[in-house]
Amino acid sequence: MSNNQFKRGELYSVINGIASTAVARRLQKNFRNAGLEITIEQWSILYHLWKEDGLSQQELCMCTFRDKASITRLIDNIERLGLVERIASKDDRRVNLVYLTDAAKPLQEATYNLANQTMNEALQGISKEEIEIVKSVFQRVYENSK
Amino acid sequence: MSNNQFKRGELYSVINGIASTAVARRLQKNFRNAGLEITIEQWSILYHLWKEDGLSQQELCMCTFRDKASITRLIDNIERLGLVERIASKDDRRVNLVYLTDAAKPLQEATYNLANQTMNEALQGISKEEIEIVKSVFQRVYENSK
DNA sequence: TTATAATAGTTGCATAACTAACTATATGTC
DNA sequence: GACATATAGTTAGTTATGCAACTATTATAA
Repeated sequence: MSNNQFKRGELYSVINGIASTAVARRLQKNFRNAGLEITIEQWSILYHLWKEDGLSQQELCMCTFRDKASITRLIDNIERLGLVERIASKDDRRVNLVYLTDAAKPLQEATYNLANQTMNEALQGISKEEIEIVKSVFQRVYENSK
Repeated sequence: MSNNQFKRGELYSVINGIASTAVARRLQKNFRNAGLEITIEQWSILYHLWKEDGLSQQELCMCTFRDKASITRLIDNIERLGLVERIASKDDRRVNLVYLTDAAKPLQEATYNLANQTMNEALQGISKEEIEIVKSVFQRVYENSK
């Protein structure tokens, strides 16, 4: 990245996710500075498991908008860190359910706080109405493009 | 990716670039379907060279929001495709200037058309006022986070 | 019930991203 | 002019992404 200007005139930059990438990188940096040795992609998995533990890989595909190969390897890495484990479903032997381990617990509060703080910084000076419009526009852009 | 729902309530999804990613993937698919064998990342380099040929790698870093290692390898790949060439600057021997080759010319119109079409589809049903708000918000998010 | 299709997950291959360490050239200061 | 510093670009190592081909299991339909 670096010393750059976000060109106001260019919708290209917006759609291309320049701002999103900047926020993501900032969050990653904040994790690192706090001594949290996980990537934001790994965190996005943990985030959903903290909301509901024991999701299948397929369900994680859907709630993180990734394909199944990406989830396979993300889970591989998070499992290697000892933060989750795969447990085969009894109902359907094709399915792996992904469960948090005790080692993941201490991460929850710290990462939530950093994520909230990062988001608040990112949204400084932006009104609730503007945020609602952005959400609504991106909802439609997503529906138009998926 | 796949069969998913963009959750209206989650700013997380917006900031995380879910919609941007969907648009990017759609554009990549449209390139592929048209028989254009370049990635959208490679295209983002060509896009800036078509606007101004002979940019340095450093300048390409800035206008595509990537770091220099990423640019080195993107140019490696585009050069391997025969679409650009590096020419050492006479003024500063540290600098490589990147020039389009004749082989890149036929791609310009086709990719512009596909990009415009993809963008128009993505923005269907979204007003100019909304687009302006989104641009303005993302400008501020970027400034807050870079 | 048996053949076919669909689904969950894994693996191989290619591209791309970031960080950090490195080389080579320019600049700036004493 | 000499030494320290900054800049442009490359390379190595790790993570992540997408697509396509594959295995194993389950569901459907003849």
